[in-house]
Amino acid sequence: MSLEWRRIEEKWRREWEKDRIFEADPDPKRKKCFVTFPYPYMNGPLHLGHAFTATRIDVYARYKRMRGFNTLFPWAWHWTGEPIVGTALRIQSGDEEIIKALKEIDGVPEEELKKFVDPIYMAKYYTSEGKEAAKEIGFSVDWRREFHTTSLEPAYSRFIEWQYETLRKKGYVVKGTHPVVWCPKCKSPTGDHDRLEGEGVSPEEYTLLKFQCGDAYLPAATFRPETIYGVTNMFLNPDATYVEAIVDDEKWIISKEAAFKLSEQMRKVKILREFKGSELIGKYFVDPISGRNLPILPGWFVDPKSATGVVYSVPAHAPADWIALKDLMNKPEVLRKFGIDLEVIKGIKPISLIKVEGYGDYPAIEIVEKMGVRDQFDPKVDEATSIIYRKEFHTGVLKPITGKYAGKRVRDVKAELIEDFKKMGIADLMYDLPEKVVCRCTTRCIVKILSDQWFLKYSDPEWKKLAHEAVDRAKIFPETARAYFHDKIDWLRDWACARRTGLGTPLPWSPDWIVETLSDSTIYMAFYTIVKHIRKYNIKAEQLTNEVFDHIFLGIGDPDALAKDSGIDASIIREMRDEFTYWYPVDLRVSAKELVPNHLSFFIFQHVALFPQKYWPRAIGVNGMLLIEGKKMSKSKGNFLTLSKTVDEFGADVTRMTLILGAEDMEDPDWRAENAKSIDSKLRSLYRFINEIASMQGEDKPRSIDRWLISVLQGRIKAVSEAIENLKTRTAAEIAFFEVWNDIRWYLRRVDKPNPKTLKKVADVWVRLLAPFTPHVCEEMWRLLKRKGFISVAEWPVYDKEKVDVAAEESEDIIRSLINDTLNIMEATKKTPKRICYYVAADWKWKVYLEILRKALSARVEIRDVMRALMKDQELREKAKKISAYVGKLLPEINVMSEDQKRRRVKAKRIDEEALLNEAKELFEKEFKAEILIYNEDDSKRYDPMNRANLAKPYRPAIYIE
RNA sequence: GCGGGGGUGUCCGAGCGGUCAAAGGAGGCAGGCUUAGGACCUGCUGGCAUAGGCCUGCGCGGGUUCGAAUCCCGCCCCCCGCACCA
Repeated sequence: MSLEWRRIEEKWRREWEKDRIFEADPDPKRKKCFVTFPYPYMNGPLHLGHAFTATRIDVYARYKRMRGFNTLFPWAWHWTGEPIVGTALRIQSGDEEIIKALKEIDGVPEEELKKFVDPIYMAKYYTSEGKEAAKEIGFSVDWRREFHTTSLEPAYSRFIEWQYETLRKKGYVVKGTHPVVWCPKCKSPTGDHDRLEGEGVSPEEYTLLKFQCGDAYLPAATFRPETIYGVTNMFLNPDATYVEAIVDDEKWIISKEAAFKLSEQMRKVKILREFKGSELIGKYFVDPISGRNLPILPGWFVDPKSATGVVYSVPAHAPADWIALKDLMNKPEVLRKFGIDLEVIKGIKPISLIKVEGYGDYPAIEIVEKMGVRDQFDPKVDEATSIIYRKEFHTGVLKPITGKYAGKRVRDVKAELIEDFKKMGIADLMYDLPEKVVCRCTTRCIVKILSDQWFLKYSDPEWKKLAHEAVDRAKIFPETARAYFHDKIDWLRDWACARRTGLGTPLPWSPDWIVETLSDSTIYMAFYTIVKHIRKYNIKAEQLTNEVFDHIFLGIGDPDALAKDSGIDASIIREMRDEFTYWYPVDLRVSAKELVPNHLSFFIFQHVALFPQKYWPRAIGVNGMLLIEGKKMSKSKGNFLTLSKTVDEFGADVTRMTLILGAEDMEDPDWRAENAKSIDSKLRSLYRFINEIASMQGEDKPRSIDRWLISVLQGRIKAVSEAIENLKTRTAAEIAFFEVWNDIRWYLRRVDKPNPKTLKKVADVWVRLLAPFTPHVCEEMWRLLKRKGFISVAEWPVYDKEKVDVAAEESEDIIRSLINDTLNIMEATKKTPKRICYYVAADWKWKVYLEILRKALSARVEIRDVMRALMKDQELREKAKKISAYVGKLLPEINVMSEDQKRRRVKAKRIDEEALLNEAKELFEKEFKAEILIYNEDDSKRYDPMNRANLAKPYRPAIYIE
């Protein structure tokens, strides 16, 4: 099917390569444009998702190149991280599932697959396949700057070392601790992909409120420490195992599970004894706020696996607490078993502390009754809890009983309150998982605090401020993504930037750590500017000292001195510095929206940390995620499309155009084979059509319709250019491909014989407008049009104001709406006309019309004012009566017109409709297969049996059908 | 839950106060070309209407306005991200 495409595409790819038109070197005389694509991770082939993003970048690059920018689009490969190693291990262990996937989906041949037990081999394989695919789809890449990451590319590794040492010097890399979801059996963090249960669950920080009980504390866990003002009792699970333990320096009573968890959270835990919860039931504890003695009661809903297994009770605001109390009241025999007097329970009065709209003093009681919660084991308890919690958190206001917090909203005061409680020594904290998480190995996970971790200190407010500033200064495509960036910058916490396993660059000051994969891919665009020299001059990694990098990227130090130390020629160091300063900053970086919270934000953070403002990113584009036939692309769903297979099937241009027309902004494009087929046939007919135009001979005098076509083409040029500038690639392609074509269609429908010269002019522009999208076939058509050189570097069509002919455009609108109106009448009357008469408006109507339009431009017009002005004209004065009737009808019409429309019509001035319609007479005859008569409404000799002529208005000739 | 993006005609999508029955594409219909066509070209494609009009309509319910797909309020639904992972 795509045989013909392949021939064309291969030919032009070879030509481009031969002439090196995409290799870009600094040229101080030209404006530069530096675009980048986030290097893809090489644990598999490039797929259509990569292609979508990269095609958008390539379109932009090709456009800028045609606009005369010295444009650099480099490419590299990401090898850093664990999955490549992980996959290699799985292959080694004979994992059928992955072997099948690699064979069938990635298309890896058997004999290659065997070698994949070596992760490096695998990365190399996919890299070389990927490069082939990127070339096949026609990305305009300067391949001299290609590289891959990790210590296997020593110069790159050196670059990462420089980056991290510099960041550390600036205080942006710090040592710290970090809570992770942890499998106690595997003794490693349990990421989402390693879980049987609990996807998406992450550590939550609980506040522990410490209640004195004898010589020990009962640390009750809560998300709502403010409710301590309403505490009435404690709940322990009588059947669960608790321990008395020395935690750090205090004696705590907690569940046995909690003791283990705390021991993993950097606490010294020494268990003194174990006992059943029932032992403490009926005993009393002290509320540290009010000093009251309160009872410990049995609560079977208390889960010893959740946090500390100790729960304090706030029946006014916690449905679970209220219902548990109620359960006890209803079961005196249970109380008796624990030796608790029923009067103790009856004596417990809920204490209200939060005022919340829509509820009385005791929201928990209200909701329990409203929802008909049966008892503490009713699943509805959770729902009730969540409703009350949300409501009180967002809208609740604290009551006077809370002292200094009274009158404030819960949400606004929570953090302050926790701080205060910690200072008072009544609060502590622990991490736990809000839901059950189970590791692949079937072990239940806990939260562990890792120590000695290295972090990028993204929490640093000063750093965040710079990052926000960078976002404010950059163009963000689409604009709506700007808020997204700001939000994510605020939200980012410290990022653990080193790992123990996988491929990558060792942390220079602690080489048993490897720089984490997202953290080593933040400023590598700078490396593109010098990798060329490293290759060309065979510079060794060890020659690239920190001082050399400091000079190249930051301008620090003297090249001559550096040359002596590093052994790199001073001239080469200068060359590298020049190349960096020429290309930097990055003019555009684009990725899918999933990378905004991590990669793209890191990209911004690292740039503002390391580089001066003039080297901060200029523009960032964000796009949606590719769907295949309406579904998310995934290997397991069997709808995974690799780039090379798709290009094989449909050809590069078809693939590019289909992708680009799929979506823009943050919408998710949907790849459908049907669409690709349709684009395929359209591109073929485009080619035929251009061929036809190219072979046309002769030249006719330009008519209004020729001026029209050239004029609307100017609008198309402008629209396409603006769209690409704003990365509205779909809009741009849609206009360049379909709208221009439709314009030409109208032209052809409109004329009996097209003017070859007009069509050739249009084709010449049209092909260039399409070149960024479908470059191969456009090169081919460029030749058909007898043009020399590559269209890829031809001059982008210039919007020419001189060629815009508003009158011609408005004239065409008259013709079109006249045809529509005529058809409408034919439809309504079910008449097939033998004769159609058109009557164009009289001179005086035009005078009045334009006068009112002009007035309406500046203000809303009133009949009185208009009439007064019009009556100054002697000629009009004679028709005063007719005019006032006409104006009365006209005014509402004009007041409803858009400013733009009014301006256009004023600019178009008086249109000679009689001449216009006469010129279009053949068209009308052809369309309606009827005799066409055209008159001025004033024409006394007109044929007008129904007396319709007086209905004529400017822009709207009257119609009579026989 | 938090944050971001969305809900438009048969479908995909543009529009974001008047030019809107609503761009463009797909699908459907009709005609042309052709031995034939799922290939290509052209036109039509909400309903009603014997004169260029009217009615319904842009997730649901209210509101602002001379006028709302477009602005405001409330609600429902869908997609994406939420950290040691590329």
